[in-house]
Amino acid sequence: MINNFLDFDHSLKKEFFLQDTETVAKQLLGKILVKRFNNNTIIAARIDETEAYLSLNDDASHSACGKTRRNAPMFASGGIAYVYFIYGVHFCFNIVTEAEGIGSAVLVRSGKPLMGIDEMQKNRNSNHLNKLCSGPGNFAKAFGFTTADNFLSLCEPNIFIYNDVTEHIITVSTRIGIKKSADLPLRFYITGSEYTSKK
DNA sequence: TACTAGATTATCT
DNA sequence: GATAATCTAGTAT
Repeated sequence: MINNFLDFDHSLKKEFFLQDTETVAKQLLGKILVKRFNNNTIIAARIDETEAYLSLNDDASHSACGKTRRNAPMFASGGIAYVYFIYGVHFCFNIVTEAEGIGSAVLVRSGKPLMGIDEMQKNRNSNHLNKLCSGPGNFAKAFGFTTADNFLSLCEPNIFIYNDVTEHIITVSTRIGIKKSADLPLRFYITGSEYTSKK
């Protein structure tokens, strides 16, 4: 019953991503990210944890100091990918929100592997199911996201987000791993999820 | 189980 | 030249 998530007709459309960033961050929980590779391999995971990065009054956001080459995708129109490299080791996958010129995005922090688990295990070099997509660096690695995916539209048949309508109880907390604006309640996760990066 | 250090590089100042 | 929206392995308890 939940396995119809490959149906592109029920994916989130561009308008969804143009909404307020906090709204998008919350609504993305429980939705299913589907990526189809050239060799027809499909990877899919339920989004269990997100963080919102705003354009205003948010010093932790990459967009806080204005547009640069690195954060340019955040200033484009919503519904595309923003991937950045951090700590010399990790990629982090974000979904750009709101209208062109705003500068906001949602960081996808963790998810529940649903499909293409073999492929994820290969990408991650790990067999621990609960941790395959747990943490932004791991999530991006499991899906094979790199900076080459910047500006990639997330409303395409080979990469989209299925609009699963299952209701989830959401917990709100402060964001992780930041120093500036660390007190803002902009992290959201599915209450009780086994797949989030921290409990 | 809990904490610490080290990895390693694109980007911006 | 310093910094960073992290992860992991290793050591200590």
